[in-house]
Amino acid sequence: MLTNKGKYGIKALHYLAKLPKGESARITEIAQSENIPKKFLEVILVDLKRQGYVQSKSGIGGGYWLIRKPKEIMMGDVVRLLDGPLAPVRCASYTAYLPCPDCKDVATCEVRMLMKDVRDSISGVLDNRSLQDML
Amino acid sequence: MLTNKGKYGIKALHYLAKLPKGESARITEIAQSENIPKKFLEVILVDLKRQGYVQSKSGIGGGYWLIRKPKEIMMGDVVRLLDGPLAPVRCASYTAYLPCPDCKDVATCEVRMLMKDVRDSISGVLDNRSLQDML
DNA sequence: TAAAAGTCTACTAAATCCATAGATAATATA
DNA sequence: TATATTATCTATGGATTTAGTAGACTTTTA
Repeated sequence: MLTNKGKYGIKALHYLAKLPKGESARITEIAQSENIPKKFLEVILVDLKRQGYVQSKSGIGGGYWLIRKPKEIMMGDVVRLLDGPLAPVRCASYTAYLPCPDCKDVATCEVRMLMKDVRDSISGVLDNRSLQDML
Repeated sequence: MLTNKGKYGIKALHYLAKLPKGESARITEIAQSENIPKKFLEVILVDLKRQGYVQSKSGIGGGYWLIRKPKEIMMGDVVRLLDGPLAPVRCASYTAYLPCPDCKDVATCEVRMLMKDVRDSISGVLDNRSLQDML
């Protein structure tokens, strides 16, 4: 599932990517334009800042802007950051592996094999799609 | 996400598919073998019965058995049945389309386009994998 | 008729999601 | 330096979904 957090985050990055070079956007501006609850967007932007996707400045003329090239911002990483692992189950995740409590044998679990294929297919899309590709 | 419900359901179907032809399995037997809470499994099997995947009989010698050929039971349908739409967001679902309240234009939404591709890739795996394929 | 098995109704605990309120800090400009 | 503007931090709460459980009831067979 893509949560609202993930969706709003992608929309915000997309908004920032469209700005003329050198410009920044206020939270309020992004929130209004994209129909995102302002306070919720705050939280999301702080996450994106912590992970080095955006930078910000307070005061008049302040706001947020991208500090990575859109070409280098991959959707897979953004979704992982905001929504967690791509895999439908943790036992099928590379970045956040965790076996199921009910599992008899991780190596032969058919559900896990299936979900690993699903994970790979999701990754095939998201880890190969950059913010640039979405403009 | 694959919920426990979905996971348990797949495991139960897999268990039934492995039975010798003509045999049935009791809930308790499946639950113990697969480490599934018995009462939870009850609910799941009733769902699977309602949708025509399994049949059951009470009393001694009773239990559950498959009433479709494993080759004709597709994982995509099982997951949809137990966990809902495959698409990460409803606006990207074919079977359960619903636009986001915050959406300005469904036709041009970049998040939706991305998630449609994700949905298609998930479907590419799950709608082409049968229970037979998992044996 | 009794034991064995599935079925139905109703409920709850826990986790996750989706925010919001309100105080605080940083910055630019007058 | 004062003020307006903007981001940041702490804390909290409601709604929804997930994951189960309890217990009475029904069906079936021996």
